[in-house]
Amino acid sequence: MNKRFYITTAIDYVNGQPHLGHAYEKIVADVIARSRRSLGQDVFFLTGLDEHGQKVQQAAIVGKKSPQAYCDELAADWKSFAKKLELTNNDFVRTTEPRHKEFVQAILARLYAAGQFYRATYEGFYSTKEETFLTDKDRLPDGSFDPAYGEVIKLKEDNYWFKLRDHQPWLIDHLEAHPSFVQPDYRRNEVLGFLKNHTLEDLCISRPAARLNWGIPLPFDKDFVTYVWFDALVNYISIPAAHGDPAILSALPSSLATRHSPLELWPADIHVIGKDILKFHAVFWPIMLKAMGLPLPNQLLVHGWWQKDGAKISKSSGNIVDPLAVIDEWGLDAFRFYVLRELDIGPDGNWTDAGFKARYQAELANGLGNLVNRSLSMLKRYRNGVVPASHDELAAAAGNAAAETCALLKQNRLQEALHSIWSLVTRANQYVDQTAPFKLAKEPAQAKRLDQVLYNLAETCRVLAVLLWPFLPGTATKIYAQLGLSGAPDKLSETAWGGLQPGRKTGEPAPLFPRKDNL
RNA sequence: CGCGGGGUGGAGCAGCCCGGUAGCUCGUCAGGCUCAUAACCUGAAGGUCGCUGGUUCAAAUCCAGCCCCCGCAACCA
Repeated sequence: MNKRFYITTAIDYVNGQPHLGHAYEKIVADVIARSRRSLGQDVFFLTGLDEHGQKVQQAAIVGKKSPQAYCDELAADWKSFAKKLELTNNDFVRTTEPRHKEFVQAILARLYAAGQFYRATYEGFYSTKEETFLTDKDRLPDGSFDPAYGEVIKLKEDNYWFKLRDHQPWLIDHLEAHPSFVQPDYRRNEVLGFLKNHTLEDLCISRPAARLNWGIPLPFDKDFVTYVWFDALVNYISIPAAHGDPAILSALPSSLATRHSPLELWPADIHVIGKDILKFHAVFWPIMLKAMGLPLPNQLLVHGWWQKDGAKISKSSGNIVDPLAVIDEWGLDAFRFYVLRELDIGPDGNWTDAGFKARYQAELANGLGNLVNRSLSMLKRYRNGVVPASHDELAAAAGNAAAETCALLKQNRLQEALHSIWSLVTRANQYVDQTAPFKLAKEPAQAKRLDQVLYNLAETCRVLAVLLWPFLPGTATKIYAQLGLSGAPDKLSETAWGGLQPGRKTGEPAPLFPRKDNL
């Protein structure tokens, strides 16, 4: 039994419908998951939903539903969204599931027994309208609180706290000793800067059940429920535990059921997260894990945010991108391609409809699509679609592109991998021009040369399909079908030159990305 | 002095960590080709790399200071 490559996304808060940012993060994780599988690794890809908390409770009341019913409805939407994106997640966690809740309680009980939590009274200004404590930072310049907070009262409340302070030194050491723990580097520097310049405050992990009851009750004090940290973050290990992961079950008490064929998952290889939740994952989460006696994840891969037309994406101003609408109009692969090609993992990006169309037209339709179409059309026209004898004129170019793409995929450098793949597209288009098979076809004496050229083009298309699979699974499969190959091009080892068997009959060529000139 | 990101040919970006002919896509112009989705290929024009100073034989790249833009509070990744 081998440890799997374990990759997660952040779990999304079920408070509304999925948008571009959610889609982006899931696609990034999916491409990495598919890449690793294609490279031959066993992968476990987890995504899911965070369903507890005040906003869900309130929304349910407004909708006159039980919180669980409210969550169930939205969860159905989010699951169908994952399907729409053709995510290859192996499981889908919902924090309201018994398998998660039971695990959270087991952890809380264990840590409480180990003296990691203490109860203390907190007194401060509280907005009943927003149901949150306010600090001096929330004050307006004149010292008052914004009217948006409504009535602000002084409130005294007991809660449970998790001790963070003692952990600061080793966490700094860990970050310094493991440069790849937080990527990109500038995000790691941000965390280090924060840790070195601030003293960590202990973390409030509970809410009184009287104020918030839509949560997981503390096993040692039924008057409280857990607050976000020990609920949402724990999904990363509760699900492995549910799959019988020995690394977790050996460190934590396991009255939990064990599976017959347990999976080895923890520690996670990559947590894909947005820059907004970096602190929670780079500071709170490692400390929580350490307290539980579990190893830390290998890497936090931190992506940026999307803007649209240079401005913040905002529902209230209507400046939004609806992923479902884009996918319905342009196809899933065009959507996946644009977000990965346009934006590297890390910086903020800018969605523009014009940019989307430009990339669709130039890179997908005119570049990749046209190459495949012209190559297979000539093979059909001149050789009746029968693959000629093998030849290796483009083998080196394809081999280089494949080697480079594989190396980049192993480093999660998805945007650069696409660059590398497209360099082969460009090379093949140049090749058509240089060898001019359409001229060779007019000269019977050149029949053998024409065979060679046609083989090189068809075989390059096949290699491209394999390279593209993690990014554009639908397109890659279509290329395979047009080549007359069945199955999915989902093994990067098959980029080896010469995979296309001479004598085989190809399928029907058809445009992969129809041009849309009227748009 | 809060934190962070950014300012590179008309547009959008890469390069900056590890100094040494400024690269990519789109757009423009001029050729070529006709297999293909009016697609493809070749070439050209166009940049004092935000400003100032410093280090250096050499700076977009390192250092210091300054200017400008955008996030960090809210529906949100």
